[in-house]
Amino acid sequence: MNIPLNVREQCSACPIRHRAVCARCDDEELALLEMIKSYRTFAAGEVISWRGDDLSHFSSVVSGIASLTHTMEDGRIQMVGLLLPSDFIGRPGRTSVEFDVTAVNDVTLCQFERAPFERVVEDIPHISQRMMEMALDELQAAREWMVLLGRKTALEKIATFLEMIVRRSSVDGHMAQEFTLPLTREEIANFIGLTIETVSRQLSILKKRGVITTIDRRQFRVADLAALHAATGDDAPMPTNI
Amino acid sequence: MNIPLNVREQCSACPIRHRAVCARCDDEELALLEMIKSYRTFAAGEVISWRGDDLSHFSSVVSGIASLTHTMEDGRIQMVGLLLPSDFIGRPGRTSVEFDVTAVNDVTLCQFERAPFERVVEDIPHISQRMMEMALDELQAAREWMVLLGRKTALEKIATFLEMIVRRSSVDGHMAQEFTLPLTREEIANFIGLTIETVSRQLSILKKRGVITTIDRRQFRVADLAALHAATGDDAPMPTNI
DNA sequence: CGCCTAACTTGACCTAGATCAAGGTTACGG
DNA sequence: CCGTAACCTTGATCTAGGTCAAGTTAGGCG
Repeated sequence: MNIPLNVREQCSACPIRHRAVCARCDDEELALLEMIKSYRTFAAGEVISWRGDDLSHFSSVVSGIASLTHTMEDGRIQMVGLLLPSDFIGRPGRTSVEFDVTAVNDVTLCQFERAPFERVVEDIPHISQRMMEMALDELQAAREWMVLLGRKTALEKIATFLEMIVRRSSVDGHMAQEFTLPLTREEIANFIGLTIETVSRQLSILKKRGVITTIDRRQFRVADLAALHAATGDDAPMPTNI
Repeated sequence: MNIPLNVREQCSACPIRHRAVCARCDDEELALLEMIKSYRTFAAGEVISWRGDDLSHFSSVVSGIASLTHTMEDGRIQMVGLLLPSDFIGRPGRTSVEFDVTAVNDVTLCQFERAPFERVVEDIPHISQRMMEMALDELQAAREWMVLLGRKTALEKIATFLEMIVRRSSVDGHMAQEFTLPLTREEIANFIGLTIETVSRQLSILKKRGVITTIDRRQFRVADLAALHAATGDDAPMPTNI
């Protein structure tokens, strides 16, 4: 997705205006942010920053999807976050990055240099209030993923993942009938703590059972939403977020 | 641990004064908090709140340890957080609790009623700034646990868990030689996504290899810190926190 | 002081998911 | 339009960790 040029200057026209760190800011506060922001794009697959890198900028994802991953010495990879538009990268007060950040598809970031942004966090309470909310939402999501990683079966993991994608593709509460996976099988495997082969097999099982049908490799149709939910192992529809 | 009576009135003498949500507050702000706070204690094993309960209070752990867990319909349990003194319970803006909170040992909480505390979050930027920091620290810790749950072997899980306990029992950077497990084998199993039998077996392996030696069931001595670290599967000493 | 129960350990066996291996499919550059 | 590489699927086999079962240990209390 290309961001029209005017957005590069005007926060008021920004697509993430009402969900990002600036959500609670008034026009005056927005003007301050506008002075210290800049845009940067990354192509699909490009690494945005490596674990241990100096944290020179904080950023908000404006468009595209980025992943947060940890790679172990022997190559095992675990994804620990999926950053969607409005999500924030960086931790005020820290000087280095804790995980590898990679562009899953083409990504546009709205960046702030570290020192000026840390001053803004001190000066504009609306920023830290919003960042607190966002961090607590992500924490909630991370904890739900801990349940998935620690205790769910392979089938439950895939079903939970699919249900999350379906919920996210839904508009105003109406569950989407079709959805597109934003990740490759390998990325899905790294997200839910499985191998690529197991991901593939469990998807086949859901197809065979008539829970989902295939449109193409990345696109599916939900044939039986109740069965999908039943397969997640969750007792009630999951709350929002990742 | 009993809290001396004077602490119940005076924040300035509180043991978590400089790490809790109030850490950045000045005397004046502290006075505001003092007006709306109250203390409550829970005995070991007591449930502090159930998932889905109305969130009537926010609280800080003053002493003791509480656990955050999720129980699936069929009884599988995953621990998703361990709350130590200064840790915060609750999410401003939400009206219900997301996980079961249980006292692991005797716990004292410093509680704030919901509405007054939410007003304080709006009025005192130092609170939201500190809560943002704390939430981001916990998020970091949760993501490291996601790596453990998704990709580590049973032995790596135990070693990582023990190293975390050792690091926490350490004073001013000097690694402790002895440590006490704050959790039962079952609680450890629920924390790291294993069964109680596997936890027991892996501990025995570490003993057999001479990495740790037994004092009693809950107390151990680290015989070979380097070997313990090598067994974690981590390449560099983990950062702080959980 | 001995019984009881909760907490833990150890062994034997089993299975979900990993690993190894062999294709099949699709997209893209030339 | 073809060749190549990335991506995905499916099958055969293996194994880490789960499950089932039988003790052992150590407080707590009548």
